[in-house]
Amino acid sequence: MDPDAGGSSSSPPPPSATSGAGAETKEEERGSQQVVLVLVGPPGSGKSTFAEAVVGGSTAGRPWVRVCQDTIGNGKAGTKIQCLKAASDALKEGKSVLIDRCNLEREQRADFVKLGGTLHTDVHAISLDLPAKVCISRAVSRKGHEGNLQGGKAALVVNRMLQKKETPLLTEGFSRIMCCNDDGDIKKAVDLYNGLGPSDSLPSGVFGQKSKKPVQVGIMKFLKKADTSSVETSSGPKLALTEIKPAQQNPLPKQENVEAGFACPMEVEKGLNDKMENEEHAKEIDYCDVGSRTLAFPSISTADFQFDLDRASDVIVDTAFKFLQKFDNIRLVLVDLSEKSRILSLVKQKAAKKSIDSNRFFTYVGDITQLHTKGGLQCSVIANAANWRLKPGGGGVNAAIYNAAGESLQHATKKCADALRPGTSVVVPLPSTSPLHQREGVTHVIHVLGPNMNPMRPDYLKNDYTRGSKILCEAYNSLFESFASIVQSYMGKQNNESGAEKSASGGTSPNDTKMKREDSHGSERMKKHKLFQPIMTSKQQHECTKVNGPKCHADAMTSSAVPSQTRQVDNKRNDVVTRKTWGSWAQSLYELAMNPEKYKNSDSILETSDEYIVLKDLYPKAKRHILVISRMDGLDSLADVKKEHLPLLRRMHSAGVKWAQKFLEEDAALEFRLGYHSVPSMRQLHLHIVSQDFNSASLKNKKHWNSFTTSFFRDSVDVIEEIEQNGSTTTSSDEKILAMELRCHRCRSAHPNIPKLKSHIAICKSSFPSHLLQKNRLLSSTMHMDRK
DNA sequence: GTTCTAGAAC
DNA sequence: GTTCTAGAAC
Repeated sequence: MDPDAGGSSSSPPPPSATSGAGAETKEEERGSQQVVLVLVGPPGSGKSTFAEAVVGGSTAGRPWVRVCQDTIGNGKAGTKIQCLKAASDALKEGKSVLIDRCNLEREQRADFVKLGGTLHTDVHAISLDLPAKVCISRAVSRKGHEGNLQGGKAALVVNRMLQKKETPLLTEGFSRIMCCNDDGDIKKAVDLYNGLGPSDSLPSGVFGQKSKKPVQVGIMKFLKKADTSSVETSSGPKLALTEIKPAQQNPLPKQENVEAGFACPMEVEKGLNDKMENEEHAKEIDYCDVGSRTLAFPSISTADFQFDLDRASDVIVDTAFKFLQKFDNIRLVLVDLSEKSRILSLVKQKAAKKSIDSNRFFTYVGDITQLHTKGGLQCSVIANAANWRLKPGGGGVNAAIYNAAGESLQHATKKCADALRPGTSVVVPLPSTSPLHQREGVTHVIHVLGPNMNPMRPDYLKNDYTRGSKILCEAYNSLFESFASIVQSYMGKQNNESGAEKSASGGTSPNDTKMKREDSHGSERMKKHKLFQPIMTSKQQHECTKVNGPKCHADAMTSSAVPSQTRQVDNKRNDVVTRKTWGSWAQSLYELAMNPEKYKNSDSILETSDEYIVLKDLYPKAKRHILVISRMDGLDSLADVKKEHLPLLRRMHSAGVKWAQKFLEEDAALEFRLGYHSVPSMRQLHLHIVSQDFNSASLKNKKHWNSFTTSFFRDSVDVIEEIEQNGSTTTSSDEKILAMELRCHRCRSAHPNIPKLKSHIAICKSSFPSHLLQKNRLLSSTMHMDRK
């Protein structure tokens, strides 16, 4: 990606620069070589002169039709409807159309952009940004103007119109915007369009814009469903995924009051009444919220890594579809710089087939580093198609993002990770000092590394698309999961704040997040596991025989041990038999629970009762890590727990809380979680009480980490609630959870290995994901103090 | 659960 | 050469 092409060029390249590509795509994108050219300018800005020069001076054979509202009614002023019809007719005849009317406000030009979109035609804007005094001077002094706007009246009209001018944006649906600031610019633009042959196309982007000051734009368009009621000319399947088109947008609330009685001579304006303003204002409250729930991402691996576009689009649509099903209130925007982007068109088609909600997933043509200032899109989180070293450079999106974000992104990235493996991502909170943060409102950059099909780049997959697609799928899943974590964290804060307010006013407790997600792996995964129980492999059978044989460990000393090792657990759903075997090494907790008196002198035992034993974990995975071990024989793990065990579980939980509080008194900086391993390694039901620093030499591998930070770890409060409701718990035995990538339990950033992860968690100060902040899943000193 | 260690990754 | 992971043994 050339970041410059998205916006700052002052002199556009000649049409020949892309004419070859235009011809190449002609057949597959029928009609795309046609153009709807919308002029934007007040009276006196030179629209008519421009239009006549283009329509009458075409040297390259492109057929043009000028649609001029001032003359469309048999030489007299007509209506917008007439203009739309004339434009539509001309486009259907294969001609390009030049819309010669003021079009200063978005609403005025929206239908023309929509028309172009409906007929799959590029829509360009020429913004005639000449100084107001020049326009006024010309308008006042001209004679015989087609719209009969001249003299003193013209000065008044031009002045008022300019006050309400809204600069055209790419998000309105324009693929290309040229701003002409003087007659020289106008001449260049005329020459450009005169030289445009029938099959030529022009590069997308904004050209010649002088003002760097962002135009006030609204996000309301983003919240409102597409208006499909007008221009019903589309045939074929309903387009479910669309680029943002102005037809989807609403007029922006004006900063200045609109004079309701004012009417432009060329077009009757619609004033905004109070009701509309209030509605828009109410939606504006959601403005920040929408931005913080929107992820803008480039296509991964399809540029420099040369991944097949068709396969990539399948992966994008599939992963996005599944992700959006899992989460409410999240939006994904696939961004590409080029209007001719094949990946965008493929994704659009495929998403349409899947009927993905276009308000929640759409494509956008523009520069991912200028979404707000150039496109009016607020996206707090953007993804970067990173390289494995997480370093700047290399061109494309990576270079553009590092350039736009400044050095602070490098520093922030280095704090999070040193490298990425294909198929993973890492979340980097963007410092508020970064220009990208300040200018565009980007708070996080998620670096993603996809599979590589380029022999000149690392980790070349040699066209192995089975592996490549899998890795690309992992990459997008990782990206989306990372994004969800950020949103969760954000929404958790929101909920907590609103909850705190409610509590203060004696109201109800904080609401749960709107998100469907239960934890970092999602509810869907858990549901699947409800229906799947492992059946013993021959190897396990062998192990079982070994354990049960005469030479088995002395731990299996009680007769009850034997049936428990091959216990058959009824599964109410499908009657699949579940068996769990315990190796000799896994029996130590069981032995302790059955014979605590043998260990009464051990320093590790903190407390003993008839029901449970509190033990310091022999290999603590954090500063504080203890176990509350049930003493009930036959209760090996969560899979054995039934309703009748609820009192025991509640007392074990209370014991755990009591000890956590004791530790919090000693060290207020700690936080604790209480929970069970979904499928424990050690026999005998035991509750972990583990501080969330995870600062321990005994935490050595991925399995250790994931067993405490993924859905493998079942919070005690959830276990109790589930048993209260269902009479049993759902336990997952999916080893894939334990083999998943390493993610920070706070900010959910991914890390390549345990040492890097440990370095990160030692400094990560992010708040915990919101679900942990609910239902007392996380015990902290502040809660502890509250309870006193 | 840990320890050991081959070999992959760096 | 060193670091790190993952599988086997216990």
